[in-house]
Amino acid sequence: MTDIIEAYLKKVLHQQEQVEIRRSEIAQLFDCVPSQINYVINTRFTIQKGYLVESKRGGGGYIRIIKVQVLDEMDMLNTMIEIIGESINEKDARSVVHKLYEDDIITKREAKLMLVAMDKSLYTGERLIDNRLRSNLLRTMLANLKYEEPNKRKADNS
Amino acid sequence: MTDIIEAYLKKVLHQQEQVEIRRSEIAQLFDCVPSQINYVINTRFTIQKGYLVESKRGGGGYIRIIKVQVLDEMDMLNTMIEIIGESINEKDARSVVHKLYEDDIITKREAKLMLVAMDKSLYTGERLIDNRLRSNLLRTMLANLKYEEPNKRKADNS
DNA sequence: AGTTGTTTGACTATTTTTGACTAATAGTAA
DNA sequence: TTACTATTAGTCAAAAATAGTCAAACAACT
Repeated sequence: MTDIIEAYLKKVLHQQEQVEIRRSEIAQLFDCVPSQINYVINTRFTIQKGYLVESKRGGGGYIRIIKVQVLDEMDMLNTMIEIIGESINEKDARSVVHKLYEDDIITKREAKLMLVAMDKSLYTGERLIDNRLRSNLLRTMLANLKYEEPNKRKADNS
Repeated sequence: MTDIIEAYLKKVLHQQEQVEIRRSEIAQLFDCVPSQINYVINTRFTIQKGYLVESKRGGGGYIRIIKVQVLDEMDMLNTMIEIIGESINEKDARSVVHKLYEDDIITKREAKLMLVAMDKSLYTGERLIDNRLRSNLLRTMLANLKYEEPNKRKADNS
């Protein structure tokens, strides 16, 4: 079942760079429970596999799957993410950001933004907790630089 | 429905700087209850998204939506810093970042980085504390953007 | 038997829609 | 002025319409 739904969605994504579905409709179409759709998405349309997923609940709710393009900088960023690990102090975090700037992976402004977020004054004061939070934040930031969404029109109210 | 009414109003606002409606008329036009209009306005035309709303009850009553005008980037950043204030929740913070992106003050990558830092999972879980930390971080980030041009990489001397 | 991946459904969370009730303003009559 | 009425808009909470989570049951392989 999972494979069938996956194939269906990928077929659509082969022609379009994004699909928008109503969870209950797809579940009905394939005669399965709605949460099966979540399973398919969680196992087959991860960011590692090059997909971004957005959704909204409530009236007019939807699930949108977007195919993204993985960038050249991915290897470097993955390496950095590994280096960061589960925990990192402010000084090491600053080094990581500087390194990325030196290697032309990020712009000066991006570096500044990241450095602001690495600053210890932002955190709780508990060193161990802070180092974990900082690592989390920095790694998530880097992960977000690994891919790029297809051209989306801005200032478009549709 | 909400999306449709939002799109309608934005379409008008695309051509004019402000729009004035009679609540009951719009409700009739879209065949919905009048309070739906309030919902649209409260969720889609907030100050964080760059709109001001004025209204008057009674005979000749109206609702007026005004697109906030700012002069330049510096002005916009300062305005946003003011709007953020001492405390801001995740949703409003997202609106601010989105607005800056839409108005070409920040790049998509910068927006992504900022959004990561606005995510509530990063914080302590204490709403009041988190909103203060978030405001601090976001305002500091914006303040830093006032003095650096975007898209400058290290080896880029342009 | 143990491990891994899938299916299911009860429960939760979020967003929108609806309508009853409230508040404000303008007009008019006293 | 004051009081009353008509005409707007605002608020709030319940109901409806979605999607998400999680763990138990099931299945398919070692």
